[in-house]
Parts: sequence; C-alpha cells; structure tokens
Amino acid sequence: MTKVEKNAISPTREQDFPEWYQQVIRAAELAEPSDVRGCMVIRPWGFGIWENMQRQLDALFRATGHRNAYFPLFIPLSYFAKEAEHVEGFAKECAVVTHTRLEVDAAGKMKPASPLTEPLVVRPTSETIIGASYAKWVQSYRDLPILLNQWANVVRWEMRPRLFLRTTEFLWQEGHTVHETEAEARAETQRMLGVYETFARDHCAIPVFAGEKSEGEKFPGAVQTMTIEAMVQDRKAIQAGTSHFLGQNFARASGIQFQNREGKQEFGWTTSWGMTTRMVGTVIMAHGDDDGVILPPRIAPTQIVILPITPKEETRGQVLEVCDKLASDLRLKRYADLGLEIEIDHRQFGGGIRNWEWIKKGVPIRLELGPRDLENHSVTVSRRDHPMKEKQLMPVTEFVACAQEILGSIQQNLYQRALKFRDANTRAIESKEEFYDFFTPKDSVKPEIHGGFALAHWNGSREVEEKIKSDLKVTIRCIPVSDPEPGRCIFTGQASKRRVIWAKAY
RNA sequence: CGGGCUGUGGCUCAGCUUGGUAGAGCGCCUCGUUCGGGACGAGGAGGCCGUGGGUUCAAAUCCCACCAGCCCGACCA
Repeated sequence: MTKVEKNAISPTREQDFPEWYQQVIRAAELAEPSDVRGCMVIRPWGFGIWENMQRQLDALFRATGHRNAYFPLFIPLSYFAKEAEHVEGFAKECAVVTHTRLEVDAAGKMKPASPLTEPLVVRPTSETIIGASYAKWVQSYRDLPILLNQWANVVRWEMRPRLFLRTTEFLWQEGHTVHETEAEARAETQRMLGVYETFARDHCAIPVFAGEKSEGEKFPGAVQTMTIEAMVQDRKAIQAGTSHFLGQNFARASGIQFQNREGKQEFGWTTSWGMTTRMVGTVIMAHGDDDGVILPPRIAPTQIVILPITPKEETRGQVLEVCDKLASDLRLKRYADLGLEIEIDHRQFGGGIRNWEWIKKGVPIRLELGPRDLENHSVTVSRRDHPMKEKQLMPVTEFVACAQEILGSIQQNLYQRALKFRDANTRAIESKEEFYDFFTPKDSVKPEIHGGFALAHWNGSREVEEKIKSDLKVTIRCIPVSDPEPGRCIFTGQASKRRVIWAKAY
C-alpha cells in the first residue's frame, strides 16, 4: 500500500468533532442528507439501529402496561391552537398544509390549487389531536387510566439541521396518558423517565442524569418537564428523552373530562413522553472512535460478522462450509430477547478492506476464519471495543459457547467507558470565575474540546439563566432528582436549595 | 429573515482574471498478480459546467435574474 492512514475517519474527534461526526455517519453508511432540505435518508444500517431501539423500548412500554395506537399526521389548526403556550412554542416551526391539489398554470407549471377552508398542521407533536380522541373516550373515572403510545414521524421546521440530531422530519415514539389524579399522573411521568434511563443505560450503554427542566426549557404547555441528559465525547450535553407532566392544561384545552368517584365532573390529568432518532446520533457521539462507529451489542443490527478468508481456490469451499456451519450454530443462540444476528461477508476483496468496512460500521465482533483455522478448528476473534490489532485465536466450539458472554462484556465495557468519561468531565463548581473559566476555550478562534458538566448552585432565577446563556451558550440541562444540598448561588450569592447541571448542549 | 462565500463526472476540487466547446486525485468497471493490517499494474466507463436570459462568430469563463447549499447573525424544546 502506498499510503497508510492511522485512522479510518478523518478528521479525528480531537481535530474537528462536528466534521468527524458527519464523516462517521457517511463511512458507516448510517444515513445521508437528502435533496429535501433538512431531511435525511436513513440507510439500512442506521435504520437497523433504530429498529432495535424501537423493539426494546416497545417491550419496556408493554411491560409497563402501555399499548400502541396511531393518530393522524395532520392536525386541524383549530385543534392545535387550543392550548395557548403550546401553539406559541411550536408556531415558528410548523409545516402547514393549505391546499389539496395541483393544477397546471398558464406557464405550464404545477401550482397548488383548491385551498383548504381550515389549514392542517403537520404534527410537530400530537397532544392536541390525541386529546380530541381522549375527550370522546373518557367519561368516567372507570375509563382511566388511558396508557397509549404511538410510533410516528413528526415535522419541526428547524433552521440548522444535523443528521440524526436535528432534522426537519424525524422518527420518534410519543406516549400519551390520562389519569384520574394528579399524583397518579406525576407518578407516570417519573416512571417513564425511569424507563428512558434504563433504556439508555442497559441498551445504549449510555449513563444519563435524570432531572427536571427549568422553567425556560420546559415543553410548551407542560407543568413539568423531566429529562435524561447524556454527555457525548466533545463533552456537550444532549437531551436523550423527555417525560412531561401536563397537569390539566391539555385536558382543559381538549375537553378531557370525567365523572369522578364523588360524581363530579373533573378534568383528566395527562402526561406525554418521547424519545427520537436523535438517540442514534447520541450513540454515535457517545461511543464512536477515530475508526468509526462502535455499537453496543444490544442495539447493533448485526452482532457478529464472519469474514471467510479464502486465498486459495482449493480450500475456499471448505472454508465457506465451516463459516456457514458456524453462522447457523450462532443463530440458534438468544441475545437481547431475540436471536443473534450474524452476517457472513462473502465478498472477495483483497487485503483488509472488508475488515475495515465492518470496523467503520461498528459491528461488535468480527470473526476471521481461513484455511489455517480448518485444521485447528479455530477462529480469530476481534472485538470492536478493543484495539484493532488485538485478535484472539479460539477454538470454534469455545467461541460458540461464550459468544453471548463476550457480547455482554462489550456492552458492559462501553457503558463503563462512557461513565468514566462523563465522571471525569463533571465538576462541582464553586465560583463564577471558575464557572466562566471552565466553559471558555483557550483557543477562541478554533475552540478545542472543553468544558463538561458543571454542578453549581443557582438561585432559580430566569435572568441568571439568560445571562449565562448569552455569555457562554451554557444552559441548565436539568435540576437533578437528588437530595437537597443547601448552598449559595455562585452568580448572585443568594440562597440555593441544590446544585443544578450546567453544560453546552446540542 | 439580514451579511458573506460557493455551485464543474459518484466524492474533493482545478480551469474563470486574459472567452475558442473540460481536467486531476479518489471512487467505479475489466483483466492479471494479490488476499489473516486499508494491495499493485495495465486498460476503460462516466460531465445538459446549478437554472433561465443576455453580450459575442464563439460562454464553464463576461453581464443580469433566479434557485440551491455552506458559514456568520437572528431564531430554535
């Protein structure tokens, strides 16, 4: 070879993190920008990750008593406008359908014709349209709770799209529930936050901080917004899931009323909660390295790829046969409540091309099997979470016996790594000077990776929040659910009940 | 929505100042040698030069308009 690059992805994370992110997605064939502004094409490998996330989250929802349903993509403007804060919050990013057909104009061009009497908003979220159904379904306290979820696409007309992290159209899941009492609805909000926390940790191998959003960062129309916040490798925060206690705001707007146990009419107490394809981007940024994506086995579309090494025509048949046998033995194994997903890459490329492709895609385990292994009944095992040079020669039977164990160990390792990284970049901060210093890069022209999560006291005021945001682009990510720790606000010196988490965010 | 920059094979770009009908690298295809760490050689395919108009004998190149994208700002659950 004439040129040997040290890493598969250029630039490295250190050199230019945002560009690295784009290149990783391209190299791993996860997704690509489409011709439609702000929208992306999710390719099979990327969609496979999402499908696994879906499957596993869905199981967690079912286990907590929720069922799936589907509601319309289009929301009549009048429904949407029922909750004042809600419309105001979303107004600037709504796509609106105003016409129902196309006609050829004088110049021979297709033009929208036949205006609708009432415009339809393409759902940016579905509280109001689902609320309309709930209003019909709920009459008595005996109809409660309603615990539904829908898997859907939503549209939010964003200014700065980034693949997976912020796109005009994205895929998500939105849960919508109605309860008899405030306490029950609040408990539901917490419970689903817990589900997200579990999902992030056990399936995506990402540690998160769970907590409450400040007044300024709340969902429009919510009484309380809970969030899980992850840290990715440029030390920025990313909101990975939210759970809202909506009080009676939406019930009032949609007319969700029931006769309570005392025979009186009362508005229902509602919640909503969601997680999106942004989680795919979070996984990429949390675990990836300078050679590409690294996928936690539980959400990898394929856990193990087999690379038959067939240098000689004479042994090719035998090698392929052994590979097929190995694949079918492995496929009998259970993993993540499903069968193990195995792929054999039969393509006859020279050198390490195939190997590199799978490294970039982040497959947890690569198996090389060639003529030399035939006699020894052995296989060469490479783990994506270990340096690529590191290979382990192992009897085939032994590998088959411990495959799940190795995958479990990779899953654990990724989580521990991410946890260690986050903890190393999370600091208690005791003064304003220290805070500004923490969040100010040394190189102002081309900022290096800096900052992290700052745990600092805050007096609870909106003004301080705004000031910090405009000075440093740092926001309160969440007010942790933890025991109070009285102190003094580092910006104003006023009393503070607890530390809150500050960070730059996606 | 305001300011700046850029649109040329699949990708990254050169050519434009000084108009003469299109190039490189990578990728792709074929053949041969290779193949357990990103291989090498030879040959080959592929372009309405963002769109529309204008100037000219002649436009990728000059002029005008439009469209799209990127960066900065504003905005942003």
